[in-house]
Amino acid sequence: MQRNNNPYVFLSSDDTSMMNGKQHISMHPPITAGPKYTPLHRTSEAMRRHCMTTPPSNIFAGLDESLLARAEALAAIDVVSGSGVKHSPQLLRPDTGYPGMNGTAHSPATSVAGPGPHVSHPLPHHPHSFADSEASPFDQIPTTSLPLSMSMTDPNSPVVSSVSSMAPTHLPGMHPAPTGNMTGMSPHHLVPNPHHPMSMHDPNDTDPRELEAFAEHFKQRRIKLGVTQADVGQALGKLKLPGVGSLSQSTICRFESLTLSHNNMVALKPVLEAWLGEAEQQARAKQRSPDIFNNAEKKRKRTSIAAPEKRSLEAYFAVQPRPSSEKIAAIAEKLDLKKNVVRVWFCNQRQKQKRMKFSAQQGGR
DNA sequence: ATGCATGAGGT
DNA sequence: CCTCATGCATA
Repeated sequence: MQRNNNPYVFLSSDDTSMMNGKQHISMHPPITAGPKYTPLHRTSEAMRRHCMTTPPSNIFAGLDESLLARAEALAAIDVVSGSGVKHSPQLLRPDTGYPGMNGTAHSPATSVAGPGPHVSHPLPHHPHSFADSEASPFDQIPTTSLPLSMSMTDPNSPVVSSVSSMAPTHLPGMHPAPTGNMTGMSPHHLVPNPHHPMSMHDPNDTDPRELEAFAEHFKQRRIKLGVTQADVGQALGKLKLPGVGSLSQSTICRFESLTLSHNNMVALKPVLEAWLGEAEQQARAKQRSPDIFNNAEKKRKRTSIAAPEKRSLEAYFAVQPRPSSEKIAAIAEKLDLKKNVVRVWFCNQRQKQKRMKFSAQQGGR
């Protein structure tokens, strides 16, 4: 795979176990869904915007042609240089780390944790570091006391079982997929959980190093247990934690590789911690008693942006990460891509830059 | 493991 | 139209 393409991530490659043979989770109520995520307030967006977008004055002023042309030219150079991966040093990541913003900008935080707390209030933003970040609500659920019930080894689950909690019943196996419901679905209707007694720590209080350590530990334990990332995601739905449904293999993978936003990591940690505890317990039980029972529409098409176009987009992005609608239209036309594709590409690119590993925190605070 | 996409919630 | 959390599809 091309992991080379992503400058921000270098994930491990030692896991072999991730291969999942099965990845079919079906729907999930986004756990975040609790009451949808409780977004805290995402207040600082504007601020962030200003900070970052105000570069040297008018570079963009005359953007249009010249800039685009320039960006393309740079992109072309890039090509020449050979490695497909690259980005010209100067081009990409204006500042690498985005000191300015970082992590998380604000947030919603969480959703995940359901029990919790959703939010509470908008914490003031912190002066520094995570610039704007958000406040998030809860922090850790006492994992020890969580009532969970999970079953990782599902003997025969033919298909996914879907999350029961609130999932709109779907059928296993097939997704109806029709009008758009499947992926995004919106099951959100969890109960709005008022306040919670818990202490919510601010995500800003969670040390990235701690998250990293947990993620690593989690991965190791998971592998030892012989559980795939997809299994974990599915098992989460069975843990009936309030507000927590299944998660996809992707998300578990991203958690392990720290490629989620700081807030997202903080939100997911307690949940995965809960699962791990349950899983370990089950494993021990099994050891004791050698068990008896064996354990027993239309598909979405992914658009693929060709390398040359991708290079151009990267070049544009380096110059202006947040192009206006008109600009996006112009770029789309030039590259012969759909406008929406270009728009989404920029959104995703921005998200990438905010991801953890390397970008977010300054090490550790 | 990652690219492109969706959708809720916000501005 | 953005940000975020997530996911399907895919290399």
